[in-house]
Amino acid sequence: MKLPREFYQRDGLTVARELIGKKLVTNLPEGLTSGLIVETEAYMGTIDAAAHSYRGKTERTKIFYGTGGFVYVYLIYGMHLCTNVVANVEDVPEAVLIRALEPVDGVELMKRRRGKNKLRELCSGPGKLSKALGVTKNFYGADLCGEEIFIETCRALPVTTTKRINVNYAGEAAEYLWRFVASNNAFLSI
DNA sequence: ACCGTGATGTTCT
DNA sequence: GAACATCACGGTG
Repeated sequence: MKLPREFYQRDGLTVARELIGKKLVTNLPEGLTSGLIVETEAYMGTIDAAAHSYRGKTERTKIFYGTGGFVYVYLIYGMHLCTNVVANVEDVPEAVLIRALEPVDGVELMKRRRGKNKLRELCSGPGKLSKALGVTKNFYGADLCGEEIFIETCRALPVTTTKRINVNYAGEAAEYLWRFVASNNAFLSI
C-alpha cells in the first residue's frame, strides 16, 4: 500500500507520471489528512533550466542530491510553501512538485487549516495543498517511507501532459511537457 | 467570468 | 537587491 523507496528511485518523469492517482497522506497530532494526487511537475536537475538544482548544490538544494523518497519543501513568494518529492538515486538531482490534490481524508481539518469551505479550493495549487496537509518547512528532508508523511497506491487514472506552470524564466525548458494531470479532473490548479 | 495587484521572506547574484 | 515552481482579494464586465 505505502510506496517503497524503489518507487522514487527512478527518473523524475516516470515518478511524476506515476504519482498521478496515488494518495498523499500526512498524519500529524491534529489528525490525518490526505488527497489523491491529480497534478505534478517534474524538475530534472542539470538539464532543466527551471529546476532549483540546475545551478548545482546549495544549502537549499542539497536534498535533491540524496536518494529518492524524501521531501523537498521551499518557501515561494515569501509566504507559500511548495511540497516536492525527491526522485532518482544519489547525485541525480531531480524532484517532483505536487501541484494539486483531490481531497479524500480529514476534509474538516483541511478546511480549518485553509480557512475555506469549498472542496475545490482546498488543494487546487501547490501552496494550498501544503497548507491543507499541515506541511511546514520542518518537513524539509522528511522520509516518505516514514509515518508523518507518505504516499499510498490508490487508483489508476488517465494522464495528460502539458507545459509547466510559471516557469517562463526558463527559456526552452519552459516548453517541455513536464506537467502531468489527471485528465478532466475538477481539482486541478488551473 | 477575467484581470491587476499586494503581501511577504529566502535564496542567490 | 532582484527574483521567485503563489494566493486572495477587489475591481470591472
